[in-house]
Amino acid sequence: MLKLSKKTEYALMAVKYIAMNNGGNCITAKEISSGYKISFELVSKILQQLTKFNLVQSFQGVKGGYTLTRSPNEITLIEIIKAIEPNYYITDCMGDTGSVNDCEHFDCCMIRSPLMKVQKQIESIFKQTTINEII
Amino acid sequence: MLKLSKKTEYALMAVKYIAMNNGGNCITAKEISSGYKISFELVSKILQQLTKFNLVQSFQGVKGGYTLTRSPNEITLIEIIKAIEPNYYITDCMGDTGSVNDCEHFDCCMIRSPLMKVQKQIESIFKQTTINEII
DNA sequence: TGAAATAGGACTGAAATAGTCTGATATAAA
DNA sequence: TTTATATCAGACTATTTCAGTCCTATTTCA
Repeated sequence: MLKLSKKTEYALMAVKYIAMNNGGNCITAKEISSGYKISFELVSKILQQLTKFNLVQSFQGVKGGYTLTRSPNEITLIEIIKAIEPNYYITDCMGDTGSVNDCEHFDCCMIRSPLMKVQKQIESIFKQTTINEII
Repeated sequence: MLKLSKKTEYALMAVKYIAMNNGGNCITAKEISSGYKISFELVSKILQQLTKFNLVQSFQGVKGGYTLTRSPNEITLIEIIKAIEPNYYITDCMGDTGSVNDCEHFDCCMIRSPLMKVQKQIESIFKQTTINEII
């Protein structure tokens, strides 16, 4: 279906929110949740995931929250996608797990390598787009 | 998930098959089905869809089958995607149905228009890729 | 008339997504 | 030391989408 997941959308919105309210203070999941009307639990999960990928830094406890680890013009779309989307390849056989040999169609259908080229081009777009551009 | 559907993959394979075996004769769904080991019914459906979008021409009855309506270097990836994928936009709010007003997040979250730009870039890749390149 | 082909709608099972629920851990402040 | 407010984390559920199947009708050639 060629669609970014809702989670990725929310991740972008969350990162944007943190970037915009960057007075040095932490931004809480609750703030983002109510600011954008997204389920609190969902936003939390996404922020935790972004933390794991070192895109945001978390602070626990009272007065805790999240800050960006880098400036918005140093964070690219591809990093967020890779952190959130379990699989961002345009076909299954391009993933880490799906090897060439998994293809059951006519000894690997041969549309794979041209599509790989398309994949690379799409990734290059994601690499070029920074968070700055979505603020 | 940012993935092309299996149907689109099969559509590409089918179009490729017809393009390669272009001795002027029709290619039947059965041929493609057994050649690529794809379910016959599925291939049929896909070819019917491609027919509706005038990418292939169908001939009914005995000796029937399919031919391309244009030469492979005149058919682009975007045309096949548009014919098969019900929704090829990277977010929901970009579709024909999903208007700006449908967005429930903070008066249209504002990541929409920068993502629209990304969408256009991706489409431009699909427009540039012809069937010739996948043969 | 029969065989071989496309046309097309209804249906099902499986997989992915979106979202919820519950409990644990950490920390600042009263 | 207690309490309120945060993050952290895993299990769970409902919904949607996708892939594939089934069945029937229609067309065409020999």
